[in-house]
Amino acid sequence: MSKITTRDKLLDITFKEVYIYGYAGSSISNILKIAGIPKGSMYHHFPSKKAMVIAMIKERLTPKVREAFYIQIDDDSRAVDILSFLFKKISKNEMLIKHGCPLHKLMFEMGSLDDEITKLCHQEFIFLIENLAKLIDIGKQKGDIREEDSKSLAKFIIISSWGALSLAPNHSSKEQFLQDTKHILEYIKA
Amino acid sequence: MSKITTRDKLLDITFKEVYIYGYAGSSISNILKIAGIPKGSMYHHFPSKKAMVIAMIKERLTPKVREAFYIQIDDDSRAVDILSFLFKKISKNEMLIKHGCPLHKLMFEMGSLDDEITKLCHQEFIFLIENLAKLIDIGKQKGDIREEDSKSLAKFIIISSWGALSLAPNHSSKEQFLQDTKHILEYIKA
DNA sequence: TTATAATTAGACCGACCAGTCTACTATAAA
DNA sequence: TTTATAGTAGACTGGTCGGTCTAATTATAA
Repeated sequence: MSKITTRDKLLDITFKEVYIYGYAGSSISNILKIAGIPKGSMYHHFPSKKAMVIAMIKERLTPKVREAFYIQIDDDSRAVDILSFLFKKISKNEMLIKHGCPLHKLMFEMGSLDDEITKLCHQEFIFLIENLAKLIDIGKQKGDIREEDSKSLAKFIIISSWGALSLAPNHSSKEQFLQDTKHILEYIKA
Repeated sequence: MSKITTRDKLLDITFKEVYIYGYAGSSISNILKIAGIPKGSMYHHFPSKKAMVIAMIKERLTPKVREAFYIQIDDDSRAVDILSFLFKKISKNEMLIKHGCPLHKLMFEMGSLDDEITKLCHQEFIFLIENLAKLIDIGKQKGDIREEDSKSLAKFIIISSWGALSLAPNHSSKEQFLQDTKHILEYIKA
C-alpha cells in the first residue's frame, strides 16, 4: 500500500548517482530526470544539492554501510571466525565489490573539500570501528587472539578492507577480495 | 636557463587540480586561470581534457608515485627493515598523508567511468606491486619472513597503505599512518 | 627577405550546472 | 464552501562547463 514518496525516491537515486559518479560528478538534473521528478519538487524538500546529499548520507548510505559491515555472532564465537564470517559476507555484497565502500569513496573525494560532509563521514567511520571492536572483544574472550588494542585492530581491518574494495572494478572480484584479506586473518591467527 | 614550457606548466597544475578536486571536480578553465595560459594554447597541445589528464598521469602522477613507493636498500637488508623504512618514508611525504595516494584516488573515482584511464592506473598499480615484491624477495633471502607469495604480500601492503592514506585529511597524520601500518609490520615479523 | 610551421591568444559556442520563480493541484481542517 | 498548507510542475536565470574558431605572433629554415 505505502507508496514511495518523492523524497524517498530522490534519496534512493541520489545514493546511486553519488556512489557511482561521486559528489562532483553527479548532477541534480540527471537525478531528477531518472526519478521523473521536476525541479520544484526537489527544491521543496531540500534547500540545496549538498543538503540532499547530507540527508542521503544519514538516511541511505549510513544504514547500508552499517548493515554491510555488521554480523550477528554467537556468544561462543572465536575472533578469527567472526572476521572470517565478516569477510565472506562482504565478499557476497556485489555493490561493495564492484564500486567499493560508498562511505570510503565519499570520504576520500570530499576529504579536503567540505568540512560538514567529511565530519559526517568520519563519525560513521568511528562508529564502524567501535562496532567491530566490540565484536572482536567478544571473540577475544575465547582466547584465540593476542592483540590487546581491539580498536586499533578494528581500524586496521576496516582500512585494509576498504583498500581491497577500492581497486578498479574491472579487476576486483569476490575471490580477489577474499584473497587480499586472507593476510588479515593470518595476522589475527598468529 | 631551461624555461618552463606551456605544456609542462599545464601538466604540473593539472596534476594538483585533479589530485585535490578529482577528475570530475577539476575544470579546464580553472587550470588555465591558475596557469595564466589561454585556451587556444592548451588545445594546441592537447585535443581534450581527458587527453591532458592521460598525459599528466604518464608524465607526472606515475613518476611521483613510483618515487614515493620506492626505496633504495642494502643487499643485507631484512624484509622487515625494508618495509619499516618504506612506511617511514611514506609518512614523511606530506602530500600522501594529506590527500592520499593520487593513483589510488584517481583509480577509485574513475573505476567504472572510464576504461582507458582505469587501465592506465591499473597498469601502474601492477608495477608498484611487482617492484615491492622484488624488494621483499631480496629481504626474504635473509630469512626473517615466512610468507611465500611475495606478490600477494606486496599487494596487501600497498592496498593497506592506500587505505590508511585515504582517510579524511583532518584525521590523518604521520603518526596515525605509522600506527595504522604497524599491524602490517607485526604480521611480517610473525 | 620570404615562406612555413609552431605556438599563443582570447572571443565565442551550445550544453549543462545549481538554484529561483511563479503557477497550479491535492489535502484537510474550519 | 472557504481557507491554509504541502507538494507538484516546469520555465527561466546567471554562471560555468568542455570545446571551437580565427587571428596574431613567434620561431625556423630557405
